[in-house]
Amino acid sequence: MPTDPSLQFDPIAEARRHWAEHGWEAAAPGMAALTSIMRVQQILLQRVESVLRPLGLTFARYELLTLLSFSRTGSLPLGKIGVRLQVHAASVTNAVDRLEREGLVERVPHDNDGRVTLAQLTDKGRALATEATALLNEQVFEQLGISESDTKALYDLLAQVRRSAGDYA
Amino acid sequence: MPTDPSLQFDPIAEARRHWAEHGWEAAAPGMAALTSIMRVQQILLQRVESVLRPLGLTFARYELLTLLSFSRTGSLPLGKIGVRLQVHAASVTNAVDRLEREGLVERVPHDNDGRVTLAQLTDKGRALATEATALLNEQVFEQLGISESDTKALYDLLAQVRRSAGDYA
DNA sequence: CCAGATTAGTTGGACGTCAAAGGATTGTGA
DNA sequence: TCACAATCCTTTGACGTCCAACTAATCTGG
Repeated sequence: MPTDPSLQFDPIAEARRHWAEHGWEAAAPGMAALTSIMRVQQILLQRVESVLRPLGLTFARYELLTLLSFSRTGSLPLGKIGVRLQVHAASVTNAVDRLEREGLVERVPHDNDGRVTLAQLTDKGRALATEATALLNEQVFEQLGISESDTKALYDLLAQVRRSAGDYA
Repeated sequence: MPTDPSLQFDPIAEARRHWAEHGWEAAAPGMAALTSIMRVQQILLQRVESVLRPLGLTFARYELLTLLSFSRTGSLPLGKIGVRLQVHAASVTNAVDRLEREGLVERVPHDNDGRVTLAQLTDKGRALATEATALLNEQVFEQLGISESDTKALYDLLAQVRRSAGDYA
């Protein structure tokens, strides 16, 4: 999956070299790791979205659809969706708006609590989520470009970062 | 650096469990690693931007400023900035617009090539870049939440992903 | 029992990113 | 030399994210 071949060297290694030259050795590894995460996130997001684009989905909307498909009733309060996906409530409103326009989700009022709105997966939404997952599994998740053991090691290291950031209890 | 304590479990581990239940074992590690990268990117970006916000900077603009500060003349063609930062040319135009409005950078025409515009760091821009780096070093880069050896291991794994994606030659 | 606090969701604004299209300048091949 | 191609940058539009402010509904304590 080669992207742009314009770069004849690693810009992050270059930055780390600059950090060392300025006497910032203590910060250099963290700077390089953080910058790498930003870049890899960008690479993987683009790969995911190129797969989802033909389906009319984005990664954010795919995640929401998938989350609903894993819930018992195929519906969740918008607030809970935000907590689970760890995005701002306004982002949930935005995503549900678009999914609703496409007929993939419906907004349903909560029975007992008038403040709550549920996002309810439609049949069309469920079918699309299934299709999207199949494509992502074979074209992205199984093709990260590193071995399975490295993939697991990467996951573990990232879990440590999330853990230390208080990402979950 | 605890964020929102609302989550009593790890949503990514939960998703991986769902993948296994559906018989998608081959894709589960990749899915979990990719989702972790998305989440950690979000965590770290927020941490960086909370440090830069008081300075009136965003990470994108900080990166541009820093790149210029490491160049010999304190100036680079906009196109080269995009290649080095690995972002779209339109993003560079946007960032330079804002930096120019703040007096941190100036647009200068190229001597020999009428198509090229250079972004030239101002004294104010250079001073701000220095200040921002000092803050980021001590408040973010030296505090990723994992050990230095783990930080380096993380960097190496991410470099493999970048490499296999054809990120540089 | 009702005023004040809390919670849920929406809206509007600021930013960043990319894609696509367009204008200007430079390079090139017949 | 000159029309066509390539390069550089900008503009516009679609998305996603966050923050801050606002409305509506529910809860709570005196």
